[in-house]
Amino acid sequence: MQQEAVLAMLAKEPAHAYQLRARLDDALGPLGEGLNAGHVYVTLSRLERAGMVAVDETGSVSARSDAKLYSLTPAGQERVFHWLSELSWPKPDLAEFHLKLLAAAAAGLADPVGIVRAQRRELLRRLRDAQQAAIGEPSDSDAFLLLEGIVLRLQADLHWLEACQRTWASRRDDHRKGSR
Amino acid sequence: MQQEAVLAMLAKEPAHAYQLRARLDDALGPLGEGLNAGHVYVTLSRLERAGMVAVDETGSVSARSDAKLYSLTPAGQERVFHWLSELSWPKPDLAEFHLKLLAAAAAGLADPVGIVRAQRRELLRRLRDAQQAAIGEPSDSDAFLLLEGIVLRLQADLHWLEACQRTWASRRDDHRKGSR
DNA sequence: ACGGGCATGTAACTGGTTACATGATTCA
DNA sequence: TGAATCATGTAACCAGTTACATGCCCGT
Repeated sequence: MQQEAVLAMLAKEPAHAYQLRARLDDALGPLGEGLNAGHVYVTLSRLERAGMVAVDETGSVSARSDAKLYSLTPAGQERVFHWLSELSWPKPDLAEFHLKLLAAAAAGLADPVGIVRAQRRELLRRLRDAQQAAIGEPSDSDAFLLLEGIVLRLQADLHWLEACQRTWASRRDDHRKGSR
Repeated sequence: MQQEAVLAMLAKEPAHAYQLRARLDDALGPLGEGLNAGHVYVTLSRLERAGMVAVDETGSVSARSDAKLYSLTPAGQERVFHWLSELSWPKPDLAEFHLKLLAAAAAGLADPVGIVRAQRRELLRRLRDAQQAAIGEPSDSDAFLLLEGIVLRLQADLHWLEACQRTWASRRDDHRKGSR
């Protein structure tokens, strides 16, 4: 996915690596915090090897002497175009949490309902933080839009956790009743 | 994450690789469709190298001769326990779609509002499928619970897409008005 | 006995991540 | 000049994924 992101930043016009890095992490804003300095270069070199980008040899005297100007090859444009038109969507990754509950119940290491409640408290905290952060943003900004998405997701997940709690609590009760 | 999953399946009791595979994909049910036959073995061998699991040498005459019985080492138990108690939660991956819209708008390759609408139709379709699938499941089953989570997420994402549509549509209008 | 299926295992590729080396630019 | 900063690049690691090889087991 990050490869597509770098390519997309190149779609408008050729650029140097540090420009791409700058565009990326102000396009991502608050979300792009966990990115390492070097990672753009790694990605670019791999994209070059794959024939998606090419270097317009460093003719410009401006900037530093060894600066490379990257641009999209036709194959790269093709890939960006394809990326823009595809309808993929990250599949909800509820599996991990679900496995956690199953494992806890099966191995008797922890109480599933307790895990659900702890997780619920955590998400409530994050929800508060996100809503708090949204207050400071103009309501038509990118940052606000992203935060809105995060809030909606967190609310949905919280509703799901309530459903989990109900289900697992009733399972526990059934089990107690059955074993008594 | 998958390493934790395999470890978790071992938490209850030692098992052979194929048992783990079986437990895993009926624990994941409909979600665990995209898993390759060999991937459990790769994971197990890496976990062994990392000292998380050990093989209780194949003493049992039952099953096949070369069957290895895997069990958790103390380090492995520790890791499972830690996994159960951590409050991580998959961070919403809205960044990709957001970048898509930005790139489309910046490079003039496609209409952001059009992309949003296409995506919205796609998610509506998936929502219908998920709801359809939920009908056939008993309401206290794992499968139902997972599907409920998926539905809630999709609904939240759809609301977010509506917000995206509003924002980008008004941006487009502003831009037209400004350039006229 | 033979053939297909399946459990098992291995090797290789990819992509993300991080740590580090290098050299240029800037400023005290 | 010398130190600090930063763009740039490289090398290595790790986890996930897939393709494939092997050999056991069972049914015909």
